[in-house]
Amino acid sequence: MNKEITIYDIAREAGVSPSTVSRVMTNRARVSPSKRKAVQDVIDKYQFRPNMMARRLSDTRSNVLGILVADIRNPYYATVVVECELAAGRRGYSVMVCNALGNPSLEESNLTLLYNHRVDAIIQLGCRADDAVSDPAYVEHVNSIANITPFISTGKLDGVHGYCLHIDDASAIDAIMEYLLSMGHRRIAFAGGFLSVESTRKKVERFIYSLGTNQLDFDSSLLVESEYSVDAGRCCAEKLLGLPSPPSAIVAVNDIVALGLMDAAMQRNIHVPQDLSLVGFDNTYLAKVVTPKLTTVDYNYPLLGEKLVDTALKVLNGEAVPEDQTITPALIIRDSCAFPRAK
Amino acid sequence: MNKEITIYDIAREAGVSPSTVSRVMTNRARVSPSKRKAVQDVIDKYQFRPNMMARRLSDTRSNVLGILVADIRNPYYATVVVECELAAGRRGYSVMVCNALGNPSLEESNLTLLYNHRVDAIIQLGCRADDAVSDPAYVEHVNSIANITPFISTGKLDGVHGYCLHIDDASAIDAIMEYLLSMGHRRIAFAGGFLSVESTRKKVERFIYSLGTNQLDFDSSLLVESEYSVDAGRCCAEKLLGLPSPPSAIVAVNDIVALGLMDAAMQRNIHVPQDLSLVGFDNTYLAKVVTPKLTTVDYNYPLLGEKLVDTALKVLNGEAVPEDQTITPALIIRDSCAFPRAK
DNA sequence: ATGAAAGCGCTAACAC
DNA sequence: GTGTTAGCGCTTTCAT
Repeated sequence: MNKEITIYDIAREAGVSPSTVSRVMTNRARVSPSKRKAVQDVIDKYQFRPNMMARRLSDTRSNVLGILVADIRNPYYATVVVECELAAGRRGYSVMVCNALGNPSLEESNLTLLYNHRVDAIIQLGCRADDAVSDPAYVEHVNSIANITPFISTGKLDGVHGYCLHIDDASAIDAIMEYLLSMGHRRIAFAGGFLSVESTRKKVERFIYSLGTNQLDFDSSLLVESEYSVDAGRCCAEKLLGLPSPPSAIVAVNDIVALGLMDAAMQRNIHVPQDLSLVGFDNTYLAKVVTPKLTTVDYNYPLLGEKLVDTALKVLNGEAVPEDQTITPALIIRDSCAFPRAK
Repeated sequence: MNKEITIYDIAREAGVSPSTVSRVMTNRARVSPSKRKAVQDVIDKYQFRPNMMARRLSDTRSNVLGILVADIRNPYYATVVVECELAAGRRGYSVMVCNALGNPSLEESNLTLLYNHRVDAIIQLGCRADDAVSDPAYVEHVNSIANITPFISTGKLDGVHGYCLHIDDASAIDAIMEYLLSMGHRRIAFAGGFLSVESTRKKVERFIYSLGTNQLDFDSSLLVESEYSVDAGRCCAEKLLGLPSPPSAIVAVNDIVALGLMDAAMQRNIHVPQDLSLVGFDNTYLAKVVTPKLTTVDYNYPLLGEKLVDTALKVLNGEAVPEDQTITPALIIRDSCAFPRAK
């Protein structure tokens, strides 16, 4: 391994002072064309690349955004992260991504890690930021960091001195219900997810409310909690489709669960959408993997990433930003819903 | 936003010198119990967390591994990245992940970025590291970095002064072919991927070779190139299943393409595995999303991540590591293959 | 416009 | 053991 070249090496060879080299690098001050060229030539010659560590140390900005994500293997999060990375890149920022992987201690240590690296802001996607009832110890930890580093999340996380991008899942539920009801569905189930997760609870609450506003019965057997996996979706299907009076439509907490439902239905020779209508959430690529293609809820990921990053950077720069903002999702109608069979 | 606390603040309040604080932080030298406690108390009081930037600057190690990945949204890469992150975490390292997203200039700039951040080593997964014929300009770029920072990749990338973890896809193809042939398949197709991608080319070459060693005809219409997407898989199915004499088994370049094949087959009322056997690659969670569950090739991701990180760290520490290592995949037999129908 | 010099926050070699 | 001191590589006043 070779020794690294520094600004001093460049300065010496170009016959200027280190500050001049710095000026050329940062482009933050005027330098005479001749010197600029001399310096640039040496930089090019050695392909010199300044040491970010040193740069950060002196200017106290890292130009790195930290992202703490529940699990990057989940296509939903993968998409959001990529959009954030893209949005960050457009503004000269890069990202450092850490996974929580459902492990609270990993989540804590990764949060600390991001802080230690002095990322300019932290974006948290899912994990405990999405717990329906926030863990006070975690909140305190976040707060101790959010006091110094801008903290943005999509979940609530009450008591945290941070910024939140709410996803208006309630309106998505409304759109789904309107769509399903307009087709004539009357027995509609909600499948998957845990009520301890805020985003899920919001969906379910709105779902129940919507049942009420539409004068439908509330049958608690049509509400089934589960993990967020394909297999969990299959389990939900077992329960729901085995009912004496099974639903004609199921709203799944996300696309993954919806896929499990669809697969299990097919195994029972129940056809989607003729015999059963299905709606997912997240509009991941999975929605287009299957036939029929899944009707699902889209969050406009590029915009979400943009807003997340934009908010982070605005807070960082001391610009005024509302503490709470809302993203409005849209129902993407594909092929997984149809009029219910006449009984 | 509050001002950050430094080691000096801690030292002053604890009544010791900054070095003593440093010593208790790093735990790299003996400190008297009394002072240690005094210092620790102040650290705890303020939840002091040392600035990594400064730390890196002085010890010239960043404890960060850079990962340049083709696209984190691809479940294969997501899995590898998570395993790397886990393996890194076990050794006190964290990771900084950048996506190339099929964009050569993004790939270059992200490579530079990782270097600029002085990550301790760079792991490249896919992207141009996997081009069958390496771009000389890119190679030169990588080399200028690999001279200073250990560079590990899973693809070849000829002319690069780095380390490589080869995945022995040839042996996987052998296993697949043996399995399929033992069931009695004689018309076997290979679907998806581009020959310009090294890993794909290796699979295809071995596939053809295997045809030869088993005295089967080589029918070029049974070889179809495509993207690596589900839709591409569907297109492959169109071509293959529309043939006058369609194959009884198809080996897909990865699980995603296999899913497209399966879906398209089902649409044509061709049953998998009764009418058509299917094999994928990567053993992503997608393999278990569908029914029948996909027979596919697994890479032992925990081991892969471990080896990648282990190699990176060994190179970093000047330990001897072979420049080329090989990972042996395993065929995971599930439900997507069966004996061919008698004609 | 340019150079000298003082940090940024930490670690480590060196004294004591 | 513990404090003092000198960097790590860069940016940024402050002079000139």
